[in-house]
Amino acid sequence: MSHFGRTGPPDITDTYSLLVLNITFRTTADDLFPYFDKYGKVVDIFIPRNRRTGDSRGFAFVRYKYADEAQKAVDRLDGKVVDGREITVQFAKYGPNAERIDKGRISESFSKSSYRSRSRSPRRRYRDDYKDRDYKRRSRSRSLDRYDRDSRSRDRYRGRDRDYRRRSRSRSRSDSPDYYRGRGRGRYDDERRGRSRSQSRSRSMDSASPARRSPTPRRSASLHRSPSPRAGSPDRHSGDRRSPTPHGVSPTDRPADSRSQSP
DNA sequence: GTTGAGCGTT
Repeated sequence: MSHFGRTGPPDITDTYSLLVLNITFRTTADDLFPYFDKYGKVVDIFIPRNRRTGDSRGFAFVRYKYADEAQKAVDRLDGKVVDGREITVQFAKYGPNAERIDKGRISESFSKSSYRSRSRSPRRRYRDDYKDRDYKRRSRSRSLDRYDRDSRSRDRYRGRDRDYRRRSRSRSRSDSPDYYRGRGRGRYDDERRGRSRSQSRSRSMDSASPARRSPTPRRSASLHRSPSPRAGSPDRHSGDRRSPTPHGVSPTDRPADSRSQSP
């Protein structure tokens, strides 16, 4: 009972999968079990998590034995506050075997002749995208990158998603890749890092810009001086604030300021 | 210790 997802999928042919989103990163299958078990027979609960860190991704899959129970759970647990977070319960659309799911029910016996193109899955590209995006960006050169972006442009993303994607890209290239780490997305950082390390060499060769490596030492020096005035004297009890600044503080000193405070 | 859009393992 407490070993949900430990031994793999038991029987997914006659089970209805529910996708639980917006759950806390600390919520486990056992924590969700009582919530869903109250509304029906829960066959299995699986929470995808990082293979390396082992942290939950923030969503879980709950499999019910009957559709009516699953439906009830969705209606009752959707929007329910669990562990201090409002969870989102809905029928799963995609199966573990990349099979199509009908109303949460995993139907592996679906024939291609039955339904050919019902509706393209716009959200499925999300996960596949972030991976492909990083991978291609590092392994391929800039030209291909643009081509890729154009190619996928045809799909037309949703408003906020597209913006988020574009912004990150822009910032990461012009500002600093730290944005990614600071933002959080560490769930797949391991994968990203592994790839980048391997492709590190390739990327260098592609760039081929030896004389283009100028981290602007002048600006660096200025920055270091400002926040670290330790070069002066730790014991400035003398009260003489002019002492610790014998040299030019910065190329853009502010005489007006000095004058202002000493009429 | 943090994060927060989304669809899954033996």
